[in-house]
Parts: sequence; structure tokens; C-alpha cells
Amino acid sequence: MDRIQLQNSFQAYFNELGYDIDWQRLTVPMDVHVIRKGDYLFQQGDFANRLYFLHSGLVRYVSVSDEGKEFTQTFAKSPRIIGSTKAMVTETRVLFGIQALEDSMISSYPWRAFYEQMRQDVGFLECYAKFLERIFIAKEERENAFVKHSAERRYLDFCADYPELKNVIPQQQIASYIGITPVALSRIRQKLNRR
Amino acid sequence: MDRIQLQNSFQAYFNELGYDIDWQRLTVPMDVHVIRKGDYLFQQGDFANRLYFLHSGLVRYVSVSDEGKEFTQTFAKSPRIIGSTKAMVTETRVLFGIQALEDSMISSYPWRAFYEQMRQDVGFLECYAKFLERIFIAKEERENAFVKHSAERRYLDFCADYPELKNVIPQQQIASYIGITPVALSRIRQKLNRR
DNA sequence: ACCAATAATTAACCTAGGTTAATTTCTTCT
DNA sequence: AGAAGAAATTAACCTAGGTTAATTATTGGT
Repeated sequence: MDRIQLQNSFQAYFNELGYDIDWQRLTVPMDVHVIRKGDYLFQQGDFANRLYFLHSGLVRYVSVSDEGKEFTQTFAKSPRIIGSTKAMVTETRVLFGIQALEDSMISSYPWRAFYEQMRQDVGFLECYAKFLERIFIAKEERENAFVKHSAERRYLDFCADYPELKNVIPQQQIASYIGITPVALSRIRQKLNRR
Repeated sequence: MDRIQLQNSFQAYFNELGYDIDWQRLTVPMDVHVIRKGDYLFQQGDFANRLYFLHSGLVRYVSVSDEGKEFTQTFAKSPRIIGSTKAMVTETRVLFGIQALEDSMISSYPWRAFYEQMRQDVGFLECYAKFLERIFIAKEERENAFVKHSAERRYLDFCADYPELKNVIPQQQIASYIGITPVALSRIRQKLNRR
């Protein structure tokens, strides 16, 4: 597929951030990744210092503890920019993996080179800052929910926030997003049903 | 105190972010806040849409649940930029309060006006983006610790990360940073001592 | 130096959620 | 449609951390 054509699917996304990106000008080489449902774009511990554009599909950010317990940090639906800010910016290993929950199509650029080419552009910088604000605020709100609400409440919130996911992804993934085991979630659902 | 002189104490902070801010050019009116130990710069639920410069002192970000349980999101030591990105950017109520743990001196600007005046400056935008990256990464790492480590481990990590705070702030605040009750922390310490 | 207030410890008891394992339901593949 | 695997439910039991409350330090103000 043609590169410009592919990237054009992100026009709306950037417009929403108040920016009109000029893909022609960008000479950094692009990669394309086709990830099948269940497979990983990258795994926890990799050096994932690239910027990824999720063109189609659905992914989750998942980190697993030493004891093998999974935690789903967030879900992302196309069109969306994905990746690890930390790994990109500090060139360190990434703390989570990205797993496709549906077959997904992703393009990517090496962050350092991409940024070097775009940082001349004030519009881009403003857009990038806005993007960072947005993901930071999302984390702030999620942290808040974890601290202030019970698991039951977090489940109810999940159902309200992601109505389209509720019946599409397996319950164990919902549980790992809420921060409990599938068994505990099943118990909560049972309790809710009895009302 | 003279405004420029006051702000100059942040020169080093900005240099570290690769930027040399020109305070002369900034005409937005500045406020000064002197907060005594224990008092709040702002409370959870306020509209704190300002950018704050912590010139001297030490603060904590604390949010309290409906049941009155406190959670310390983070500590900040001068010199440091503080405030709520969410409340500044979206003009919504802030999800946490900022409490002084030592007598603190803070200057502030209304974010919207400050940003309007600075956004012309590419250097500032890069610096702002770098700042956002930094606080985002800190949150990412903290989330990681919460998900992957036990309370005992989190306490040990706190002691390693904040050696200077360990004997300065009350233990209940350490407990609320770790996400447990003071009673539970006391138990953990007892267990560690017996070794 | 003393008092009052605040913080920390300890103990007894409670609860949400974890663990293991058996059973049932849903998917997916041929 | 039927078999094999994966997901969800349920039950019995366990544990980290919460709750309450009594006891013992610490701290700060006069």
C-alpha cells in the first residue's frame, strides 16, 4: 500500500489535535506491521523505541509481573498513536507489551529520527505536547479510579467507558484491566446479577 | 522580592530541560504564595488552572476518597514545577490537593495566558514537551511498581528513592504513598526489623 | 519542663480478593 | 455435528491488608 495513502487515515486524528501533518515532507523510512489477533507488536522488555500508528484493529497494553500475573494498562482502538513514551524517549526497555485483540495494521517510524525531522515545525510541537497532555491526563484519571474506587465500581466504570469492548474481549482481560483475577470478577458479576 | 530575581532560581531547572527561559519577556501577572507546613496550596476539587513554581520547600500531592482515605500520589521538592496538568489544560476541578510538608514559597501564573505568551517560542515548546514526557514517564513507572510489587517491596523502594524524606515526614504519609494504612506499614516495619 | 496533641505500635478480629480445583459453557476447527 | 481447547463459573479455603481500639512514644507550644 502507498505510504501517503496509508498515513492519510490519520488526518482526522491530527486535525483533532489541531494540526495538519505533511506526510510528504517526512523522509524517515516507515515500517508496516500486520499483527494477527493474539500476537504481540512488541513484548515487555524489548527496545521499542518507535512511534506506532494503529491504522486498523484493537490492541491492549499488558504488563506481567514476576509471578506471571497479567495487568492490562489500557486498550487502544484505531486510529490511534501507540507505543511507549518511556521506551521511545529514554531508549530503555519497555515495561509492557502491546498485544493485538483483533487483527491489526500498524505503521511505524524510529522515534529519534522522526522527532528530529518534525521538531522544526511549531505546529508539530504543539500537537505533540497536546498528545502528551492527553495521555498524561488519561493516566491521572486511571490512577484516581484505582485509588478511590472498589473493584466492583471499576468494573461498572469499565462497562460504561468501553461498551463496545464489553462483549468482544474475554472476561479475563477485563479482569486484568480492573486489576483483579478472573475468578474475582466472576464473583462480582454473580453478585451484580442477583440484584 | 523582585520577580525576575525570584524566577532566576529556576534557571538551572530549565537548563536541565535544555531551555533558557527569558523571564523579562513574560508579562503575565505573577502571584506569590507562602504556604506554611501542613497547609494546602489548593484542595482537591478546586479549579487550580495555574502553573506553579515551587521555589523552596517540600509538598505532596494528596487525593482523598469518599470514605476519607488519603492517598499520596507523589512528593515534590524545590526547585520544581508543580500543579495539575489536567486542571490546567482542561479547566476542570483538580483530582488532588497539594499540601506543604515544609514551609514553602511558590510563584504562579494563569496557565492559559502563560502558554499563549510562550507558545511562539519553539524552545519553550520543546521544553514543555520534555517536561510532559518526564512526568508521564514517572507515572508510568509508578503504575508499574504498584502493579508488579508488594507493599513491602514498595516500602523498601520508597526508602531507596527518597532517603532524605524517610526520617523527615510522618510514617502515615509514607503509608499513604505506598497505598496502605499506617497500621499495615507498622506491621511491615516490625517484620523487617525482626530480621 | 510540662501538658496536650499527634504519631506509632501492637493485638484481636474482619473482609476483599487470591488460590486451587472441579464443573460447565463457549469457541473453533475439521 | 462432534471433539478438543479455551473461558467462565462455582465452591472451599487462604492471606494480605483493613478496622477498631488500647497502649506507648514523640512533638510542639507555652
